[in-house]
Amino acid sequence: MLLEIDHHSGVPIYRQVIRQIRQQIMTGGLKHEDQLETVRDLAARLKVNPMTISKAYSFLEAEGLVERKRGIGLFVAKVRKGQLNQIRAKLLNSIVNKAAITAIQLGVSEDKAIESLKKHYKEYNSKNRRQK
Amino acid sequence: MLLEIDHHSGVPIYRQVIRQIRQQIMTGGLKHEDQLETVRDLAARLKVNPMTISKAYSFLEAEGLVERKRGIGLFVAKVRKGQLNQIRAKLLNSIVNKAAITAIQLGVSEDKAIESLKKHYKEYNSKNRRQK
DNA sequence: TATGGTGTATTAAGTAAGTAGTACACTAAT
DNA sequence: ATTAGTGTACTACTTACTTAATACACCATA
Repeated sequence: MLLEIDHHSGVPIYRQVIRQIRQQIMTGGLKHEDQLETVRDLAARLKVNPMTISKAYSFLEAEGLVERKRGIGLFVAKVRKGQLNQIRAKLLNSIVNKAAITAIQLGVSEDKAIESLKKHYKEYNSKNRRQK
Repeated sequence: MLLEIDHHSGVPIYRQVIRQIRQQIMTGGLKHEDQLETVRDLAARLKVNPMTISKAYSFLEAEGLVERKRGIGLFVAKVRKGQLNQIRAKLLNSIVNKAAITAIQLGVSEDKAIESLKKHYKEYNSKNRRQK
């Protein structure tokens, strides 16, 4: 599995791991019962402590995205589409809420905020096209 | 000036101060050359250390929103409308960017993201109406 | 030039978060 | 039972952030 860690970004390693694995699950790159890379393997590959990986996996488990089987390994949980959408909505909600509050406090109109959001989507898409 | 601090929110005091004063300036509640409350006064009123307030003011100065006159006091800076919009755009940009990246990584479509943003604006507006 | 009001530099204490080390617990298969 | 593979509990180190204490620097004015 492709996983890129930026040690100099200031973003905690375990959060980078969470985000990237979550994305894989959310977008179908990882599917039910796929086994995740071993704690030790991933730790060795990223050159971090196993506990850092274990911590990331713990959060993913708390979100209901993975299931741990002690002594065996870690697997993508069976998540119904409805649950997946619920998780997605929850995560989306918290970050959009933050953005909305900030925008409102800055005196930014709804239209301007939407415009900004569209701009960022567009930027992402054009970046992606270039990469491919 | 109305300033509310929540000591139990986990949000650092100086950030709460920054955000609220910034909002006042951005939305016209505080205008050019208005004098801000004294470091010591505000500190006493909020029952925090003067340095905490000074720190908040430092950030506002770095944003170009206030000017410090040592020995005299602290005043709202002369900000042209263009500059104000620039500052607003910068702040808005950073938070919306974060939200957009999260949304994209979750596999959320642009339309869905916009819908969510609209919902939050609506929620804020209805809350506000009730308050008044 | 003394004074009282302003903001601030420096230092330190307290806290929380992130990471790592080590030893342990669980499972399957031999 | 033993072994080799898995994840984890506990502990401690480091770092960054937040806040506070103290002493200092600046300015207007009498």
